[in-house]
Amino acid sequence: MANSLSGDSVTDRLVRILETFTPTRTAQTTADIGRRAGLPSSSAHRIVNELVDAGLLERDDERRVRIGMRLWELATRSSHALRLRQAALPYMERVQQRVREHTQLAILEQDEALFLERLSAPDSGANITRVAGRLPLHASSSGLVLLAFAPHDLQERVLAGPLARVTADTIVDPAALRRTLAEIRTLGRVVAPGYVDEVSTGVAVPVRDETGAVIAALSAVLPRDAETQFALVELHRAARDTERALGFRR
Amino acid sequence: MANSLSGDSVTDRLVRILETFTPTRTAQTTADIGRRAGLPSSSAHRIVNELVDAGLLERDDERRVRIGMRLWELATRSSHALRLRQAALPYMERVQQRVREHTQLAILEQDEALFLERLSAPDSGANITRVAGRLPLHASSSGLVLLAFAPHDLQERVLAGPLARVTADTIVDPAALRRTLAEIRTLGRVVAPGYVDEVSTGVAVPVRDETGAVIAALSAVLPRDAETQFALVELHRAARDTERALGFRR
DNA sequence: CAGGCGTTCCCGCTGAATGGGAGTCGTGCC
DNA sequence: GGCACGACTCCCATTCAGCGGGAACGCCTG
Repeated sequence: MANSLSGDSVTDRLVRILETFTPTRTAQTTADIGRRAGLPSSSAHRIVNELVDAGLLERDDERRVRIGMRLWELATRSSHALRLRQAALPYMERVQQRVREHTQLAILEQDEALFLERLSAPDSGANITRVAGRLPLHASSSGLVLLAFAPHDLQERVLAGPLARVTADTIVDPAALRRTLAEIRTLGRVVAPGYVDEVSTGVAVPVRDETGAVIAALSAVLPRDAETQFALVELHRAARDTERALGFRR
Repeated sequence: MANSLSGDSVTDRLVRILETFTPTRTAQTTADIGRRAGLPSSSAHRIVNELVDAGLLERDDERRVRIGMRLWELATRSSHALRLRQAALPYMERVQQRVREHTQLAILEQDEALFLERLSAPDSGANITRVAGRLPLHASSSGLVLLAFAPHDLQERVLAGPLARVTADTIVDPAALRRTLAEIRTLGRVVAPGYVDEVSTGVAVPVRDETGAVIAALSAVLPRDAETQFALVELHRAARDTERALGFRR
């Protein structure tokens, strides 16, 4: 930028500003945004005002800034993930109806499991995932499925890197993780008791495209001691129906 | 911009680029984007590459450009609409389960009804709405509810402006529309047979905040000749439960 | 093999973006 | 009441990042 001390492009700045918003910090003052994005106050105000004019950001009653509906609309409309989500949603609903526990859809995104959708009955149990939230690949049932069928270099990178311990039951031993991944490839499903949350068991199955590549994971979060077979059967059926709805025939 | 012939700001350009993506055009070449956004080829390529680097856009296998997951994630995470959507989703699922037809959630956005969510059973009938899609206020059941409780100036603007005829049954007479809106305010619901689509009847109810202001509409799309009472009862119940889930007590 | 198209690279020009600073408004504390 | 602080707006001289025309490359297709 002309005169920019930070040496970043306009795009970088916009992204930095957008990234000051997090799932728990959805409204902030312009000055806050500037501080968090590392921008001088006057620059922050100028850019935020531009973004508000463009509709990407919005001001609420107290003049605090939020992400604008326009941005949500643009993103949701056109995202390639939307097609997957819309294809899967009816079948996720069926799973949700029968299993009556949290039902979720995740994809692989930058070495983490990104949750595209979550359905919950009013009376479902605890669940820390949220839509557009992320969980580590090795510490969630969805993540394990995605990892098991991911490219080799990614698998090795995760196996080599530090494996964060989320609960006492999270797999943190690379050898054990390697065995688990092999088992997932063989059985086509995973049961993950207490990996994310002590009181829950995650179960997940892969969704594949026509070449057999895994493009997503469908999962359910059951009470820790629940029977898993029924949920797995329903998830498998939903995965197959989703694949068919996407036009994949194998 | 330095040297810009079009006299627009960087932000404007970014928005123009993002807006070249539509629900039906989700992947395009960079040159296409440039043409549609009215940018010189070299500028378009430069900016698109920046956006790709920043993760707001993505390239697919054929080097075509798509909206990036990063953008979806940022938008979904932080949108104020997310709270409403997540609060309503469990109750929408219940409606969907019992009524077994399309169930949708819409808000008022720039003089149109913007659909935040749609649930459909695998066997539901036709429905032209889509998530993040829009419909005119006067020509959809959700829109009519939103319009009936909207600020007066908006109502008058819509009543004054041209009322597009979507089907033969769409209300295009201002006086008739005024009567319909009054009836919606009295009854707290609307039945819209064939306004959007000849073969369907939309039914919708308002969702209110604690001040009584209408913040959204819950609706269902039934076959044209279906009985509407049951769906309306379920929608009303879902609306009340959503309000309670949002912490509104009235 | 020529022509069209998407894309990348190059480069001199220049005016838009930059950010420091001063000023305004509102709020909360002493 | 007065003082301090923070959010925000306005102003303006400086300057370099963005700009876009054009050339060149590679890949189709007819």
